[in-house]
Amino acid sequence: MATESSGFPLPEETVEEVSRTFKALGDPTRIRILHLLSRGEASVGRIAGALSLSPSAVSHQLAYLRNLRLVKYRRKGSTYLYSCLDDHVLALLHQTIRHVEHG
Amino acid sequence: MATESSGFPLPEETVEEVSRTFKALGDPTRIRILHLLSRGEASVGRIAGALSLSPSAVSHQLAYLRNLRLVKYRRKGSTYLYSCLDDHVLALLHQTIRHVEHG
DNA sequence: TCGATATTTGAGCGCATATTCATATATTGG
DNA sequence: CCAATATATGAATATGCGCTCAAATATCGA
Repeated sequence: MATESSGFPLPEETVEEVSRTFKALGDPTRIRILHLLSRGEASVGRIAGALSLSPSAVSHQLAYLRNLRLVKYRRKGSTYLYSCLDDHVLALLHQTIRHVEHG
Repeated sequence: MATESSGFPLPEETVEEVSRTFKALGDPTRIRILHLLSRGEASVGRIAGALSLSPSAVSHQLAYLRNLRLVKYRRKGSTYLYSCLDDHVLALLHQTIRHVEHG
């Protein structure tokens, strides 16, 4: 059994927010992107290269993650350097990766 | 920064499994069902009543969760009593609920 | 055995969403 | 200023998914 949390029923707003968080982590591409960014900032092109994805696909997913405040970026010349912004989500990800790998 | 986990690149199989786990938690209905079941076993009809859902919708979601071994059931007469099976996923859920509620 | 209740199961519909493609915007070097 | 590079953005497409509805299965009580 896990630790105690909220009462019943769960507030609508809470459910929606929790759902948004897990949904963000529920896509293979976003998992790979976040995992890569957890090692340090990287440009869109670099991410695309490392993960064999089109720059456009990566950019779309980064926009998605940006809307949820899970990543941020800073400009460096003509490139955008992205990095992780949410430690809790990163913790969820790493925790689950470890659990899956040798759980 | 969060705790250290797997190297790069993440194995395909790992990514898929992690993705499946989070996807299961990425739906409001499944969140409500799991949250309810974390308080103890319950029948399909009882879940449906508590969450204002059709028994069929609940049953479909339970089948989904069953396939991922996140819940199990036992028969009690003509009803099926479902309960949680995966403590890690339950921990992820409660952890995130707490974080969202007063993070 | 028959009817009522509880649940499962499968098909179908409508909607969300991930990717691609084309185009727009911005920055740098020449 | 122009061409080249890097990224963003929007439309279109294709796939996935949650719900409903109808029908099947199973259990229990009369």
